[in-house]
Amino acid sequence: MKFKDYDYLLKECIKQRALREGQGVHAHMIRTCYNPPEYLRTRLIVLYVKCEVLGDAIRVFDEMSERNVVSWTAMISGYARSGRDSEALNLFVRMLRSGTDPNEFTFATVLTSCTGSFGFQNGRQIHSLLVKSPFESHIYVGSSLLDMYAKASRIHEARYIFEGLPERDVVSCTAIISGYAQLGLDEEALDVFRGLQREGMTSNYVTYASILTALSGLAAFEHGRQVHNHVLRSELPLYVVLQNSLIDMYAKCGNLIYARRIFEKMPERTVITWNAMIVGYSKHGMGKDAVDLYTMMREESNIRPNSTTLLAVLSGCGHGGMENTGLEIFSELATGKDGIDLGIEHYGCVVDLLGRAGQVRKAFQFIQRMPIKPNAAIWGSLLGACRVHQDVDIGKIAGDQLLEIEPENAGNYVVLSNLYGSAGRWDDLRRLRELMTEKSMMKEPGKSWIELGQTLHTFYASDRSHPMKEEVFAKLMELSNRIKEVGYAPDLSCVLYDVDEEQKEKILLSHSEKLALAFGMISFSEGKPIRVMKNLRVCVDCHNFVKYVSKVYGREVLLRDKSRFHHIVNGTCSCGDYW
DNA sequence: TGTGAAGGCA
Repeated sequence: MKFKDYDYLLKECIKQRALREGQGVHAHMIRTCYNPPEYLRTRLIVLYVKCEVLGDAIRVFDEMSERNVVSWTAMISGYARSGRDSEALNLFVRMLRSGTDPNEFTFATVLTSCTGSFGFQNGRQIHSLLVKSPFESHIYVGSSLLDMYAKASRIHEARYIFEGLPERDVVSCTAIISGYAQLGLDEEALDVFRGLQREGMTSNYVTYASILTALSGLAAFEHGRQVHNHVLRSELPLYVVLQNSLIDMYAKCGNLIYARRIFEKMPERTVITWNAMIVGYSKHGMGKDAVDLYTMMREESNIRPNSTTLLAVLSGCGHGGMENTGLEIFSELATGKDGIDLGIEHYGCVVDLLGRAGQVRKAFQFIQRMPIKPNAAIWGSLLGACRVHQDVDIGKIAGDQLLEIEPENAGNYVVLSNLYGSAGRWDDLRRLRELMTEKSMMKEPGKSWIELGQTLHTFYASDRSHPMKEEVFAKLMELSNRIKEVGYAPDLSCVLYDVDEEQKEKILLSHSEKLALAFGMISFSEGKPIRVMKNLRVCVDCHNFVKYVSKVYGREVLLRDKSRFHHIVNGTCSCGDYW
């Protein structure tokens, strides 16, 4: 056989990812050629990298006396694909030292290994090399570069690179969409996606997976369903990643039936598939379904639960009032036979579990016995339990610990003041207020939104910018007056500002979730459930307000806040007033 | 050669 024949055969093997055949060609070549040329060795490296047998690639690479840019690049790509980022970077440095100039392929590849805060420093240095090279405006290099900045949370730099690209294609658009989505900048992600569609670009499965992440964040059910339709029409194969994002999207948009339907139809599932579905049930307080699915996963699939699965199922037990089952699952795992390391998050779930069940003292004792030092989340969880179950003594301990660890977190002050307020501890409450004023605390601004057709209507507290503000406020007054007749009383302890009562009631009434609810009451025909989303946890007064409205007006409300879904029907909420 | 899904508590 001639070199040309080997070259042809190896090319075919690479194309078809045919590892066995490629190894056969390799063996034959060793037997018959004394010193195969550089380009054949390079083909072998590419083959082994693509077939994910890194060891073989390294062996061929190490045996080469002279290396061209393609062999260096292929080897860097091998390390990068296996997540061995620092080795990829080291190899890049060796390449520069050897005097071989990187090309656009090398830059696009090596930048993928520059993620995380450590990698970002390297990425910036590589960027400065790029500026001196002719490849800065190459489209593949550009997408890699913007992705690197986005993953380091430098979204403005990422956007700047995106804007500066000489042309855009589906990958560079996807990279910026995914960058926004991962940082929770969901509306910006949606904006770019719409632009991509306007320009008639064809999305691929990664684009869909990325935009679905953003739509999950927005809980934009109509948008999500439309993207699903696009996916179906595009006749893409059933990529697991894409199916997983669809499950997650439907679950986070409050439609577990659709989510489960996709789950059932999947020919192949990963641990992420199971987790997404279990998390869906947990967020809706459907503990039994979460546990059933967890059991099914262990008994009927060959996929092993990981630490996320446990968080999801423990949280499901907590939100679903199944503390005993949760504790059993926890102690089963604490034996370590599943090979899952228990982190502080898991201990946090147990504290939450006990706290929700009203076992505040037991939760406190559990914290004292934990092998890990409790963090703010643990104390916060205990404090939340104390607020609901009116345990001021333990609540004070938890609150003091919390304010010591996180003195800048306004949310902590809110919960503690709720507790003092409802227990009539006015002295403690006043002291807390003074502390807050002293620190001039700012709460993260509350924001609620509601989807009407293809538009998202967003409301901020005391917002008067919405085009329908007059109607919204009028409706709000009507709702408020009507439910007051049947017993609703504004819970003024939800207002932390030191103002008079009338002012407090005004502030309460202009909370963003109430505005969104009023807008929904105007916009949706009777009998249609109203879905409201909020960026923070729903406040006690708003929760109560919605319950009254649901009863008096016979409206079903689905309220998704930062932590879970509240399904409110006829005056009762699926959270059992504990969230 | 570039873009990729899940996660407790607050």
